[in-house]
Amino acid sequence: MSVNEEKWLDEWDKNRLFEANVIPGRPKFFVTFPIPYMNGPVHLGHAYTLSRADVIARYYRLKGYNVIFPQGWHWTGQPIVSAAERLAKGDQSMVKEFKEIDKVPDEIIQKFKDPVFMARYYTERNKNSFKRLGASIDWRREFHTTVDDPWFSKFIEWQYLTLREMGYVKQGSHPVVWCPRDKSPVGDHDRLKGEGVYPVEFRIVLFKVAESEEYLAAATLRSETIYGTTNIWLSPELEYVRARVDGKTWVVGKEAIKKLRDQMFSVEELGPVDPKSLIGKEVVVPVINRTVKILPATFIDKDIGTAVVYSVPAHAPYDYLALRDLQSSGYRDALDIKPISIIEVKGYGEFPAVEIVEKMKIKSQADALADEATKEIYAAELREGRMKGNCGEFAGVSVSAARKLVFDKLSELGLGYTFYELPEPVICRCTTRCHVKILENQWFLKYSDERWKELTRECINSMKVSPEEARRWFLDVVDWLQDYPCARQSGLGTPLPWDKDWLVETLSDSTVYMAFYTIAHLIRKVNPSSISKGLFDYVYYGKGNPKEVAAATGVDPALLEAMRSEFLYWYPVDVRVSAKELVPNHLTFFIFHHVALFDRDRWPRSISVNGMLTVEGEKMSKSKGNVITIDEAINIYGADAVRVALLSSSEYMNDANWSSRVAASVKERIASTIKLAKSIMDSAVKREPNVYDIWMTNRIYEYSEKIGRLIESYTIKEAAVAAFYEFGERVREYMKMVNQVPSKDVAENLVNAWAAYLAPFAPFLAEELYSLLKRGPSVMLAEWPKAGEPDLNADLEINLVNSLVSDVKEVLKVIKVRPKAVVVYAHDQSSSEEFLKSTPPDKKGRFMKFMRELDPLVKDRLGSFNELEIYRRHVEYISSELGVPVQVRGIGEAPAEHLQKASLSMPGKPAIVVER
RNA sequence: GCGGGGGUCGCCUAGCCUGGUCAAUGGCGCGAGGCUUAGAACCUCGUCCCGUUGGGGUGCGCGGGUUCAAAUCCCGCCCCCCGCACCA
Repeated sequence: MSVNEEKWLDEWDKNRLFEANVIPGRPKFFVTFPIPYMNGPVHLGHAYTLSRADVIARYYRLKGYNVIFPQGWHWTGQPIVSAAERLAKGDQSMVKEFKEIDKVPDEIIQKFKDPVFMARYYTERNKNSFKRLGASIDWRREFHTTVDDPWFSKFIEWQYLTLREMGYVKQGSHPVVWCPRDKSPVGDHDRLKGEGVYPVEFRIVLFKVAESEEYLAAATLRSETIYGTTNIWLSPELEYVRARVDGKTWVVGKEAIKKLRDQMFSVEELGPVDPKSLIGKEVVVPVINRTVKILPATFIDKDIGTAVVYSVPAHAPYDYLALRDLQSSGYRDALDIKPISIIEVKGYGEFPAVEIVEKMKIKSQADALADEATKEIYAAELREGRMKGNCGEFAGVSVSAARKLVFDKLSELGLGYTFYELPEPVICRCTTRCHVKILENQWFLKYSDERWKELTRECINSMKVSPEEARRWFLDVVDWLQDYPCARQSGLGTPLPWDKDWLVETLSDSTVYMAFYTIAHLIRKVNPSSISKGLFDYVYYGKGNPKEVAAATGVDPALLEAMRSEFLYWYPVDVRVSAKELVPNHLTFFIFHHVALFDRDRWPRSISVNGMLTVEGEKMSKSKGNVITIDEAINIYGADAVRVALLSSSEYMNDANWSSRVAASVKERIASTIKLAKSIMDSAVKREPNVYDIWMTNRIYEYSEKIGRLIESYTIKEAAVAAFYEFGERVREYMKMVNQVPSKDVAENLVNAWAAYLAPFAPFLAEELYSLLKRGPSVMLAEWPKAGEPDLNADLEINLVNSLVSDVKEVLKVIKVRPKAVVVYAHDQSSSEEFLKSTPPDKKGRFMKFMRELDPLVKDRLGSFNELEIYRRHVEYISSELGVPVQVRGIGEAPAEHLQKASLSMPGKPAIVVER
């Protein structure tokens, strides 16, 4: 027995169930899922988060809300263009990837040389996947980003013009990891080596060569250490050059020239310098004006800094090692040099670098351990170091503060410059070594703006964030977020309206598009070229005179009003559902832009964050070849099974896992659920409700409340388990209790409730169940079953009976004999009361202990019911559960041979005698 | 390094905020039985150890502590995962 999902998809379409229209006075609920990037087929990771969003959308529909769940597609950015370019160049690995992983037909792949074609192809295909998964989306409001959707582009223009007016956009420069061959920034994923390596601020310090107008330009991370300078290092084996920089003549390593140029230094190269001609000469240490000698060292790397290093042997292991090497070789100029201690740090004596070199037994400057020693000393001194008394005005200042203060001083003297460097080598995919370039005239969003941050924090603090831990994460992100470059010069996108060379980049054109959804289907009626900023100002802000706006734009005034009322009705977003990877970027930007552009009553109401998805316990990736597309999974298991397998896998920000075994078992359970529901309907009889029927009705109340509460708190996994597994268990228990003959009323209520509970999670299965009732075309038009006041007497009875059954089972398990019969001795009401009034001393201890663990429902009512009668009423069910004939007797009815056991009976805990 | 999340009975997962009702939730797997010509599926029961009467022992990363009582609270330690920006 399986579900014909296609049929239900058609049915939903036909009834236009998910089209969201303004209904004044009716409460609305706005659900969103981030627009996915269209460079490939959507996979199970998308399915997981999308399903969570759909659960919320479907649930609120059943709760009577007017739900809007729109969806768009992301085309903005570089990757689609890059893939198209690689394809155009005939890259066969690319062809293979499209063919084998994405399963794109050959004739289509040929057309992928056009990036827009590629995006369009995936958009169509992925839309179909979302539909098949059962996402309850209003497709009339669909859009995609970039100028290919000019209406959307106009919206982005409005957004950025507005942000700029507000002063949230500015122009500036920024260091990036740069490939000199490709002439472009090199992101993490474009690197052969050096993932996670980013520009670090170095300082260049100029040391004037004595009796000359030249300066040696040394690069350092630790400007505060100039106080401890004992000499300068140059490598006799490297090439150096002389260059005119900022009005002075610098000597630097040859490799440094292009780096300086890319960092906006004006550099005029004057010619090579033989380092040997400099070694032995003296230079002046700035600030302290001491002269020190230039000495040779071999540890210098031509690709780091300027290949000029100033030496602080007291605090830098390499410097100490190079000095020791020279001294032990008897190098004359080095013999008199002694380390100068300038930093005091806990755990170390006067010369931390000397200490650690000796402790780690580092042999020479060529020893690999020197790196480790360096890191340790740097970290310890930065964290806890203080400048000593010999550091002039900085004596007593912490190292971390002194670092900046000393640099400021150098800078004032014209002897200090900022210079960016990569702390580790980065190699571009094209095999070229990268360095740092400062990109000029970039456009930034001023996320560093403290007022903006404060508004954003206010929004985060006032919205619902699930799980709670995510809120702290958001607040941390807001704290460290700096200005963010919001435009790029390549890829797809929308040009900045005032500077058409720049395209608004992906994370920046996807922040408030939810407001566009509200009007997306209406604005298509307007000629995009006539859309002005004024139109959006009116729709979103009510700014201006509608007649004038309409006339200026050539828009039908009624249409303009319709857009305005759509926005007013639907906004704000009630929930945004996303995986946690978007917390530090997209989701935070989403909040930033909302607080900038909209009033408080239009700020997002909630965010639900979930973990990532692994496949069979492994991270999903193309290189591992374990990416499963939504279509592939649906083809094997069906949409419901895919949804439930994903949804029931994990909660909070824990990663969810896709397991094909789980999916297969869910698929089977779906089939058995239909079978069970059918047999319930078929075998139901009209009758006055018995205690089992009442118990089942209580369960319906219980699960209506429980599942609803869980979904409303976005605890979707627990809700899914309750709806899909637990409630089914309760139904099975009920069917056992009524010996497979349910009451007709209960059967209908139960199937109706079950269909509703399942509708958010397994919508197709839910339709199958609901159709058994013949009440209407779709469960989505039904109501969430109301939770009523449960009849606790029924629960009390069933709980007592079940606990008796499990006690007897335990006894039978222990004694390991096949019993002929079981006799139960129970208290009636008066003997219970008697027992509670004056508990026999010999039983008191046992009774107190037992009471502590007792079901509170039973405990609270102990003595107020006739237990004996209850067991008697259910003797048939008890017998059949145990598979043994059972007799229930009062405590006074025990024959002599049972007396001893029977006397153990306590209220709530009858005595059990096994006859063999 | 900074920030976030986490380590639970074969595996995955719940519980932890608000200590006792927790040998601890649910699923998977496994075992037994039913059904079946057989198998798959399905249904029932079982699944830490000991126990011939509903009990006891051990136990929730490691080590301490608080408490009548700790998976849950406090302190220290170890380990794993994720993010750290010009990129979707």
